[in-house]
Order: sequence, then structure tokens, then C-alpha cells
Amino acid sequence: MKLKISGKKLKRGFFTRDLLLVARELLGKILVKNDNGESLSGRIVEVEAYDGDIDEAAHTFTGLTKRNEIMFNDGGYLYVYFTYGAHFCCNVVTGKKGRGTAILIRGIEPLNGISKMIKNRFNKDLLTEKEKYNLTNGPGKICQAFSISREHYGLDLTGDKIFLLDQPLIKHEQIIASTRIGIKKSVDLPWRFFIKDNPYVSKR
DNA sequence: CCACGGATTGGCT
DNA sequence: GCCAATCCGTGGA
Repeated sequence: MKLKISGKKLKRGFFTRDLLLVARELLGKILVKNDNGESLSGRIVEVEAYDGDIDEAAHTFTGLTKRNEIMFNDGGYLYVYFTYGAHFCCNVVTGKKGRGTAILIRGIEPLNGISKMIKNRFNKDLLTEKEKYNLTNGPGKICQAFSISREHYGLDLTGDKIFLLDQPLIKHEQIIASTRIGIKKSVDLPWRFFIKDNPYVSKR
């Protein structure tokens, strides 16, 4: 079945604002990928912010490299990186040109194209109840479900291939802030944000 | 040139 | 709860 989604595409001005503000406001927004005629989409329910100026865990902390150069561009581009020899992770670049800031997308609640996501993730057609939330509750899982990889590095999110649809802001009391997951440096920064009680928030 | 380890995941104890 | 898998960007020699 086809879910109806609506909303205006987010423009450059949304992304070029302050990192932590954009991180909070990304919650609830809908990520859309147009995949040769088919549309994959889902609500963002968990993110983490990274800032190379003060954050040792950020890929931009030690300065400009070929890998992280897109993070220094204006906000509204996609930063995709490969890690642990196996997984891609996707980030929304924020801030003005020259600021090495981006937001990692860690949890998504699927809306459209779910059967395609299941195929991409598990190479089968049906999910057990247990696998349902395992579809997109983690950064590597999201990239696998949406087929996002190195070819999408640097993509303009104000274009037509991958973009975000505006949605009402999530109420402040529904947003939880915590420390980030899976890092060894700057572990105390409370820069992980997620929607309270949403089952697509990543575990551990 | 080479060694190291990571913004993860899934499988096994 | 613990740990191996597996690539490649990064930094030091």
C-alpha cells in the first residue's frame, strides 16, 4: 500500500543554521529518496550532531581532508562515509561554508517503499515481527535500506534525488537529549537527540 | 610504505 | 554481554 506523505521540500536556509538547532528540528522531518521511479521515505526519529571546532569525535576535528571536505561546505549536502569495513552512514551537512558540522541520521521510521527496504536489508519479502523495528533503527541499517552509498557522497539535498520534507516541529518535551553512541572521544557532549518512546530509535 | 582503528552490525556464549 | 568481520582513510616513518 502507498502511504500519503506531504510537506514542502526543505530549502538551503533550513540547513545553514546552527548545528544543534538543525539537529533538533530534523526530528520528525521526512527523508525521501527517489529510486528510479520508486520512492523510499521515512520519518527521522534519532540524530547525532558533530562539530569539528570543539568535538574530538567529529571527522572534521583535525581539519580538511578529501574524505570530510563536504562537511565544510554550506549546509544541505549529504556526507556519506564508510566504516568498519562494512557500513555506510549518512549525515546532513549544516551551517555556513567553512564550518565542519554535520548531523548523523541514526533512526528512521519507514513510510513509503517498505517492501523495497526489506529487500535491500534482508533480501527477502516478508519480515518477522522481531525484524520489523530492525529495519532502520541504526545508521548503517538506514543506508542499507535506502541503498545509500559512496555514490551519494556530496549530493545536494535541495535537489530531486534525495531531499527532506518539512513537517511540524516535535514538541520539546517529546525530545530526549543524551550522549552519543559508539565514540571514544568527547563522550560527554549531550548531542544525541531522539523522539521519546519511538521504536525506531537505535538500541544500546 | 605500512599499521592502526573506527559516528556498526549481527551472531554466538 | 562479548567479539569478529572487513575496508579504507589517516598519520607516522
